[in-house]
Amino acid sequence: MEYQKENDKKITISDVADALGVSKTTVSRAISGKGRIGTETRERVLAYIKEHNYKPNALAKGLAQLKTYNIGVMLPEDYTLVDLPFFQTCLMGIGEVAVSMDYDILLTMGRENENTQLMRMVENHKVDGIILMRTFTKDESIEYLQKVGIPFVTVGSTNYTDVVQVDNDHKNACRELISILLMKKMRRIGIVGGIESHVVTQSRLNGYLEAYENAGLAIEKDIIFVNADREAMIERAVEKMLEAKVDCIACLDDAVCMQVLNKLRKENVRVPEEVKVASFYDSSILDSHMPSITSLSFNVRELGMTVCHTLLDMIEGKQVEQRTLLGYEVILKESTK
Amino acid sequence: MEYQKENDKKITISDVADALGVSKTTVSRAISGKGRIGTETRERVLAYIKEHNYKPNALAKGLAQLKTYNIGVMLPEDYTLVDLPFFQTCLMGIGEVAVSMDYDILLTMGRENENTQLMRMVENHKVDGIILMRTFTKDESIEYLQKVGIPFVTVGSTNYTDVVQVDNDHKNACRELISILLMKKMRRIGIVGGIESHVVTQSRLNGYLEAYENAGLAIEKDIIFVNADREAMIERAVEKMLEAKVDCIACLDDAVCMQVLNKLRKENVRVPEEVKVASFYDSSILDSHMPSITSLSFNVRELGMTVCHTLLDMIEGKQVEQRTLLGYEVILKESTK
DNA sequence: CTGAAAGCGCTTACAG
DNA sequence: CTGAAAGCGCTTACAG
Repeated sequence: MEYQKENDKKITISDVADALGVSKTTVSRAISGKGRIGTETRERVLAYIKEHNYKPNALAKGLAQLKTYNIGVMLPEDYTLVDLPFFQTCLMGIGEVAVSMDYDILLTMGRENENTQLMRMVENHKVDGIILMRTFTKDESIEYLQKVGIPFVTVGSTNYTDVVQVDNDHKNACRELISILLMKKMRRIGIVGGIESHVVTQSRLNGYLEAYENAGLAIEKDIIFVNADREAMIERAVEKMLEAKVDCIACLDDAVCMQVLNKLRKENVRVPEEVKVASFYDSSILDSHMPSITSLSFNVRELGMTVCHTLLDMIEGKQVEQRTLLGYEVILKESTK
Repeated sequence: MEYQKENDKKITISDVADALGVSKTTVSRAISGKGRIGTETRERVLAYIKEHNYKPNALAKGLAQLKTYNIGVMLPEDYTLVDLPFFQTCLMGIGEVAVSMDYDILLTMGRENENTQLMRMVENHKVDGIILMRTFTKDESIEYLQKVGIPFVTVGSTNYTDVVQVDNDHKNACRELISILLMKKMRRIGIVGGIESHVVTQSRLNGYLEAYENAGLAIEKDIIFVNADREAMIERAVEKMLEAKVDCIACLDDAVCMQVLNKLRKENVRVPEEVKVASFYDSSILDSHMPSITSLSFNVRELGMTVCHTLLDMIEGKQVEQRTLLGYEVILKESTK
């Protein structure tokens, strides 16, 4: 099959100017709203372009202003099923505000510290700024972007200095959840999951520690199992916590939580009668679980929107907060009753 | 925090030309490989731009050629957890070939038949072509794109005429799987799942029917349960199939299969001892199931790559197949032993 | 309030 | 084989 291009020659700013007997300058000003222009003239132009459905060529506009009106989004390629919905939802938030400001999203993918595509996008001048959907303790994307000096924002926290970042307030969320559990007379709350080198794990642990400190209770190190990410390790951790007779098992994320719940079922330990369970993150994979699981809830779409707003502000030279922390909700359900 | 732009003035084609004492034309020709140019001259230019890391401004290049070097990808916004990995993997395939041809992906999202974003992207001249990741029986995106006459390709089949499409060969895949099961002496194979109005459902059913026809066996309509997409409906279907004592339950996709397996477990029906199970689609959600599930396997990354190749060929005015069907694998596992 | 002209960084007939 | 010049479709000082 041969592709046939339709023959409606694209209408340009010159066409509009000619048709109206004004200059291109005037048309341009009517559209952009910049520069002085008579009200009547502007309205004539606006009416005409609306009627004839004229749309400026973004490329030409970009070239004249040395801007692309694109923002690059760097998406992880080595995803796991669990955090895919997070990225998708966040992306929707980003897209929503991008479009509202007449920007588009240029998508690029890459594995951990593999940023050839990112470099290509930047070097070809295809974007005005970048959003990193994920960061690492040692992060070559961040280092590269800092070096070339292009505006960028990270989703999630990072320890690199001078990086603009937007994150959920994991520390305070965890502190509050644990505090509530402590108030409900649970005294011995075990912790399992998370990679120690992830910034978010540190935040969550800090929240846990603070809650104990505020309550004037001592920490028991032997019921804290960080770096348990494989199934076997999680099962071992659960066994030890059961031996130690913890009141509650708090899971660093919901993938871990799922495995904890499976293990408990295997062992015929009833939730919440024999042990309570809570998760520091909620997602659809826990949605339909019986009993329902107490967890922290974050507005991921809002996170995406905030990230994008921040980036666009930077691109337009406005001042932005170096670090923005978003809210959270503690959702109490059956599993801690 | 105030953003500081680094002061390394971008190097342009004029800078290169001046530095080498040649014309911009020559530099352009050295890079593009178009037009006559002396070997020695070309190599001098190439060496210089490599050393100074010069990269042409894609915007300017695009404007001069009236091209954007972007392709638009329309991603569903109303996703389900199950098909998210499909889109992600397909996107990776698309991205891989796009980058290799120096194109970028402009991402746009939309719900069923909501294509304001798509229109915006096209009207702003931000893309050279479009990939639709999903199609509908009545598809306004397709109708719009046909009207404006921009090159586009759909992932999956459609009944619209003159639409370039790439799909997995669902019909023959299903035919082969069912034929194999029939050869294994299963005679009564029940069917459950799928939305009748989806093109893919029709293809799968046709494969099933053909297999029976080839085997010279009669179809039993009362063990075919299409349009069972809610949990309750699937459970009812399973109950009826068990009553009818089918040899095997074939699931139209793996989300349905998951629910069928749950139901069977609830009813204490053992797989494969009491009833066999197979799925017409594989994905990670079935991966860890015990027993392992017989299913059809498709190379989704290859699908994405093919789609993108096809679109780029169209953009460059080459002839392309109107319909491309990709291969499949039948993966026999425990559940049909 | 409006316009002529230069410019953004490339490509590409055309001429030599 | 190489280059001067026009052009892609916009924006924006500058002048009036």
